[in-house]
Amino acid sequence: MATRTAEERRRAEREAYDAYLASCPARQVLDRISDKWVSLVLNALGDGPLRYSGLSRRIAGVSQKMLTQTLRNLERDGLVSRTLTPSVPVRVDYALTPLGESLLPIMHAAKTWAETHIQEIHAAQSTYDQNPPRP
Amino acid sequence: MATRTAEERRRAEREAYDAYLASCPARQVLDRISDKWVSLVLNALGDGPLRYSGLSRRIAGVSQKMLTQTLRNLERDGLVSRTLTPSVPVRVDYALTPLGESLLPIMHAAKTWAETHIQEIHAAQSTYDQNPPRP
DNA sequence: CAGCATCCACCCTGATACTG
DNA sequence: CAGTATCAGGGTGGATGCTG
Repeated sequence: MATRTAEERRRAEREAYDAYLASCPARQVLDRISDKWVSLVLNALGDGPLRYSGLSRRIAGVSQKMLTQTLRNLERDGLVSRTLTPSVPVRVDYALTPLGESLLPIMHAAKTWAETHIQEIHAAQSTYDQNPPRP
Repeated sequence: MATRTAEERRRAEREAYDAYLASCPARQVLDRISDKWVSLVLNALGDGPLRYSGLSRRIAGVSQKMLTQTLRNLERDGLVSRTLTPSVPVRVDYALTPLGESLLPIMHAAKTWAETHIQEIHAAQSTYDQNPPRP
């Protein structure tokens, strides 16, 4: 039995960690806002409500599938509201909820840090690349 | 020729957007810190320098491949320093650079927001799931 | 101790076609 | 207009085996 101990302990560690990670609020939120389209949609809606087609135009590079998927998730998370107007043709408006708006400052802080320090990062990368630690 | 216009305009839009996204500092930084292991490594090093084995133990669930890869990227970005002591056996210490430390407040802000609002998100999810908009 | 190289399974993404 | 359904490809991460 002892032969499996090491292997199983590893598994146990992994599982425990996975559980820890899965339940970590910071991770959950980071995973969400780091999504390529999520950040773009939140930013777009930060300027005010938009219709589906409006978002599609505003973000341009997004496929319908991804836009819809992103909006569904954001709606599910309570960050975005979806308002359907049963006219002909139908009209759907998306807007940030208060919860969604409360996330904007974080995104903005990240943006600010990025703009402040991105040059240092690029410089570090250049140095690193020109002086490869492993020849 | 006109038949290809729409399709090509789409491509152009996508490419332009890809370029925009790729050059967007906020995106670059978000992509990095949102990495599963990056955030854990930065957090671990936030308490002080650690050796490779120390990190491995501290983070537990990480594979060597991912830990090494993560550390290389962080080193390349100038967020983490790598100090090799040529003893027998070799010893390698990792620590946050000033640049790396300047990132901690952002992570902390995200963490704080997460802890403050995660319940609202969970609540919204429950509501959404129990009342499926699309039957 | 601190890695590197390889292979593989999975998920995410995007393209495409169709609908109320 | 605002989606849904389906399928194929690529990138990501993990397990494994080997080195200075």
